[in-house]
Amino acid sequence: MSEKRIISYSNAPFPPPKGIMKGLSIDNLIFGLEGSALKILLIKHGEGIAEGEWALPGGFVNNKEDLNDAARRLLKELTGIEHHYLEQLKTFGKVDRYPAERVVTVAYYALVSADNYALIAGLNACEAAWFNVHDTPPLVFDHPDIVQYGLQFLQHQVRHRPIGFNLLPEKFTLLQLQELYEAILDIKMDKPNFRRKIMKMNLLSPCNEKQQGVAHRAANLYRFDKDAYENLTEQGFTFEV
Amino acid sequence: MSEKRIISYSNAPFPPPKGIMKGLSIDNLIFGLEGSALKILLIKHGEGIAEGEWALPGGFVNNKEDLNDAARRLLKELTGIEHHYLEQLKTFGKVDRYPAERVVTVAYYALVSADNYALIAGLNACEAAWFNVHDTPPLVFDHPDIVQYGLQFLQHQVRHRPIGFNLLPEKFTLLQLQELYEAILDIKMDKPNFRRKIMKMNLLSPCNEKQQGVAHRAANLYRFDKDAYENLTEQGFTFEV
DNA sequence: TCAAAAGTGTTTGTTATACACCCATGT
DNA sequence: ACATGGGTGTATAACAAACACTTTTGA
Repeated sequence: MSEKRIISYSNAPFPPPKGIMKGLSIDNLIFGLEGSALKILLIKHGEGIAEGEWALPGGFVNNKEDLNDAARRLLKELTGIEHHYLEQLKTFGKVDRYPAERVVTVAYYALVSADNYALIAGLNACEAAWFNVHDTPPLVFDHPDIVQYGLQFLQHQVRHRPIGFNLLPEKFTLLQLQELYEAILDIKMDKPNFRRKIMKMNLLSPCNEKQQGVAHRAANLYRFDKDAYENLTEQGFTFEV
Repeated sequence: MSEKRIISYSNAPFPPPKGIMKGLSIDNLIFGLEGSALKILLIKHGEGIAEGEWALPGGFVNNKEDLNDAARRLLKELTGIEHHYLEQLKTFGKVDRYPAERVVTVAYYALVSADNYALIAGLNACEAAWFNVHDTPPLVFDHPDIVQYGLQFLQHQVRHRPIGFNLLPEKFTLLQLQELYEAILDIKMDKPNFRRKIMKMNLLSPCNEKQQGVAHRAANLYRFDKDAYENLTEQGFTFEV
């Protein structure tokens, strides 16, 4: 309990104790997929100035801790999710974005395969849950801005870099991939052309396995071939969907 | 002189006085074009812990000042350049990036038409000058990382958004534009094809003027039509070079 | 008249789009 | 048998790349 008070940000004493950076926080925007619906991960504060309210999982940075490490640590402590790499999204620095005192926040984002993780609310979070990205409860501070910015960023990124694969299970079908793009970009795509475009990139390796228990012809399963992508990238290939 | 001491970061007292955020700074990466060479703007510290060394123009943030405003203010105070919009690049947060104490820095960038500005070294800067982006003097702290990241970011951005025009004078020729792309991307391009690609976008409006005083056929001058770009963008157009 | 850059035309191969079609499987 | 999605083929149009060519101008 006393450790909670030190690390979580919704109830950090002002000024924070030695060892914690003042005026700088981190917030994580975690995208996941449930079925073919795009979700984000939120926590409900169990105590502190934002008690009872939903927020992005975030908090303060230790004095001797790299920003990237802090993002990873906070995500794990608050939700139980251990993700090796969070990418920086943007820093939000309006004067009055945080009540009580000036706090600038660095937003990070990641895409995870939602079903791979059991959520475990930790620290000052009394609940952690996935919400449809277009249908969240009211959020604290400027977190709605962060979500909106992050969604636009994701929509742009997903067309230019093969990040979408992180949202799917390791083995997936081409239709799952297509539905992922349709969910993120909110558009319809042509099935034959989508298949061809993806396959021509040589980024998927066949698992030589088929779907199980579906009421139609079983689709081939593929996995994303990261090595192939890195090789191609070195040769000047750029991913485009 | 006493005001210099308060605002500049190379010699800010530790801890900084009330009214200045602790542990958070801003650094600006300003690209410019001289002839067809890509340059960046550096200042030489005249005092403080980095005295005599070259650095990106940056400093600390006031407590009641938005991050974006701080970036603009610092650029003007240190170099005399007044630029209305700086875009956020990335936040650099390694533990030991700054000597003496923990400071996280938010890097901003902008592209300016170099000849439009007279440089005036201000605050703790005793000199401000343009340097070829591939041939800078040694830089303080992690500023080389920021420059490298920024250059890669620019090379990517310039292909997907019409930001390159900011580096040129208001009226420019198609060859100037092509040389700009060649300088930033470090490649050669085909003149006829480049012309056609650009003209087909309908983003340039002719000035109905020609170059003056050149020892060859005078080229038409164009200006970038921002309104046209915004209209097209709304209709789903995406800039690609 | 020559150099230097402006600017046009044409050929060729590649890629995107639309959509018709057949295949496999569980109910 | 039929619904459902898996998966293939193909015609057309748009586009990119390469490069030969003509035009204009000052020195």
